[in-house]
Formats: sequence, C-alpha cells, structure tokens
Amino acid sequence: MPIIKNQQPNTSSTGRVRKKNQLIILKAAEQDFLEHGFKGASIKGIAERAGIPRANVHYYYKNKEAIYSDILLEILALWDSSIITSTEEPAKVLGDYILAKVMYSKTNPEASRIFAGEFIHGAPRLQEYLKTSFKTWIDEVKATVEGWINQGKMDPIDPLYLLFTIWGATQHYADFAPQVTAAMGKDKLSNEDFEQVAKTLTQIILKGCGISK
Amino acid sequence: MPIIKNQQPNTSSTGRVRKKNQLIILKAAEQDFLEHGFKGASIKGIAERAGIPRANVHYYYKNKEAIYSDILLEILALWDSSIITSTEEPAKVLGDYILAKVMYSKTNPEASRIFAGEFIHGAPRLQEYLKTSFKTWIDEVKATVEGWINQGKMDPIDPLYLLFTIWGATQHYADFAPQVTAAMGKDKLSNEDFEQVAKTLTQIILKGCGISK
DNA sequence: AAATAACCTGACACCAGTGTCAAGTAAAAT
DNA sequence: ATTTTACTTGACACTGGTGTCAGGTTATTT
Repeated sequence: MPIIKNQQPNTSSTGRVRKKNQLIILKAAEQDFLEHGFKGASIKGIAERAGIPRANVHYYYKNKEAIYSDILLEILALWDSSIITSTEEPAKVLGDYILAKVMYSKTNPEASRIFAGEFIHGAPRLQEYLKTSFKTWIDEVKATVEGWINQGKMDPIDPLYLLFTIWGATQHYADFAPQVTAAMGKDKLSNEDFEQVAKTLTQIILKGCGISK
Repeated sequence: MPIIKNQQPNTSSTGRVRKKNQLIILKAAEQDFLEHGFKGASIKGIAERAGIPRANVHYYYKNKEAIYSDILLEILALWDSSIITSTEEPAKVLGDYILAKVMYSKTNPEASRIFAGEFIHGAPRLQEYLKTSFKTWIDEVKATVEGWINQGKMDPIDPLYLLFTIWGATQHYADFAPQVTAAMGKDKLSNEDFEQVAKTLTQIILKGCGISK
C-alpha cells in the first residue's frame, strides 16, 4: 500500500536531515536571487546550484515565494539588530552605528543587495514590516536624536535625513560594489579600506552635524 | 510575389512611425523592467503594457536585451551629464552637484532604480562603461578635489569616499523610496521635501568636509 | 496610380520552468 | 526486526514566454 500522508512534515521534532538540506537550498537560492532577481531566479536553477534534484527542493519548499520569504525574514532580523537608541553621547552612538553599518556592508553584502532589490521593485513583500517594527524603530530613533538637538548636543537636523544619509552612504559599498571597485581601481575592498570608510564617514557626519567628540 | 527583404530597415531615412513606436515600447519596457527586473520582464508583458501585439515589438527589437540596451544607454547619458569639474569654489560646486543629484532622484526615479538594479546584480552590462568614460570622469573629479585639499579649502578627505557619500545619500531617495516614505509617514515626497533634503545634505557635507561658504 | 518599402499581426514550433505524484530508499521509533 | 515516518527522485501534464515567418495593410516614392 502506498503511504499518502507524508507532505511537509513536522517542523519541531527530529528533522536533522531537514535542517541540513534547507540550509543548502537557502544558500543556493540566495546566490540565484542575487544574480537574477526574484522573478529571474528559478527553482530549477536553485536546485542545480544546490546539487539536488528539483523535486527535492519542492519537498522542502512549496514554491519560490516560500524560499524567498525565509531568506527575507533572516535578513530583516539581522538588519534591525544594530541598535541606535542609547543613553550614551551622540558621538559614541552615531560612530558605533556607522561602523556597524559599514561592517554589515562588508560582511553581508548579499543580504544588503537582496534587501535593496526588494525596495527597488517597490517592496511588495515589506509593506507589513514597514508599517510595524520598522516604524516603531524609526520613532524611537527620532525621539533620541531630537533629544540631542534640544540639549544642544548637535545642530538642528531632521533625524530622518540623518538616518537616510547614513544608510545611503554605508549601504552603497555593498549595493554598488562594482561601481565602487571600478572607481578605486581594485578588485575588492580590503579590511583597511572598510575601516577607512567608517572613519571618514564618521568624521564627515559628526562634524557635519556639529557634534563634538 | 511576397516581398522578402523587409527586416529591421533604415535607421536614418524617413522612419516617423518607427520613432513613435520605439518610444512607446521603451516607456512600457522601462516600467516592466522596474517592476520585474531584467530577467523577470518579458516581451509579452512589455507588448501588453504598450498595447500592441508582441510580434510588433519583435519587428522593432530583436529581443529583450536589445530593448534594455537602448534604455541603459539613455540612462548613462543622463547620469554622466551632471558635471563637477569646474573652477568655482568648492562650496558652490558641491552644493550644485548635490542639488542636481537630489533633483535627479526626484525627476528620474525610474532611471535611478534601473541603474541601481544593474549594480546589484553585478553590473554585467556596464563593465565597458566603468572601465572607460566612468573612470575618466572619476579621475577628473579626484584631481579637482585634491586641488581643493592642497589649497587648504577643505579637510583632507579621500575624494572617492566623498563622492560615494554624495551618491549614496542622494540616490537613496529614489532607490529606497518605499522605505523613505514609510519612515516619513507620507505617500510621496513633495517638492519642498526634496529641497529640504538638498539643503540638509549640503549643510552636513560642506560642514563635514570643513568647507566654508 | 503603380510600385516599392515600411509596418503589422496571427499562427506555428519550440523551449524553460512549474508543481504533483507514485514508487521508491533511508532513518527513526517501537 | 519491523513498522512508521522522513526523505528522494524520475516522469508527466501544464503554463508562459520566445522568435520567426508568411501574408496582409498602410505609407512613401516615383
């Protein structure tokens, strides 16, 4: 008798093989999404990259959307984690934040690019996130920076514009990597390059906002 | 007798209809590329958006790649056009450049996003450009900024990092528009918003580089 | 008003990717 | 050791997109 009841089974119990294979698939998928974009990527391509038959991918993931959701969730968790709210002095808080963002571009360029791709195409899958946890986080930061301004610790600059400047300037090194390397005449930025970026950027932004060290 | 010799005809002579239709196709294609990315876009989709039969699109363009090339060329021409080399004072030159870039994000968000998408996916079609006209442009700017530094008109900051900061910070408003609007709690940035962005950014960067007005 | 070149389009053959299923094998539980 | 559950995979039917072509219509030229 053929067994029928065996589709998408337990998530919680044993699942050792499951975990291992999902990781292989996700890593392959990340590359494929990066190279071809969401619509351009194919389960066929992902399966080939992962070195397993396509039907096996379908065993773990219903479709491309499901794989992508898993990847996006992981990225969001990472992205949110650098925290800016704090009781420290602005110079320290912003310096740390800029460094963290630059290092994120260095360490997780794939994540940064997938995230950017999502926005470029209108962020259809991030609407919920933008309305909830993102908005909350933004409001906290806004309050913190406004506090600094009221205490005379920095020039009166719209906190949002400050944030966008930091994001744009730091993510640029991941998202526009081919342009950056072409301009610098290198194949790849070194550790020292990234440290120098963080240092320079911190200098420009702190001084530009009238924050003394 | 059927006429055989009628494929992809004269580019230079009459071609009134040709010009009109190509424009319709390019505009439709731009939207489709924006929404779905290069690989995700389809000639079928472009034709439907343009309101003409698919075979008619094929009459003007051999394939998707050909359409995309046309669009990219136009974008590159536009992108290069803002000039930074000049004999004016740094405050004026950089201020103008930042304003131009912010306004480009406002006026041509589609172009900015397509351009960004290209880099995110590794810029396979821009290698030639990056090695030639882009590199030349970069070298000129580098020389100009280094001149300013040597004359003591600004702090010693790597010209490339300065450029990347400006690019990242300005393009962010086009490329990450959904994130920006979500943070600001608006549907769309107004004219005044963009002017304010340019003003704030100019302030941060000039002051941050130690440039006096 | 012919003739010629430009433009239009339905139809055809083709290819890449999808999702499901049945029949299997490997692993875990009993 | 057997049973149950988890995992694997080739095959199938299907969908959506591609590029070409023949025979048509509309513009332009002469």
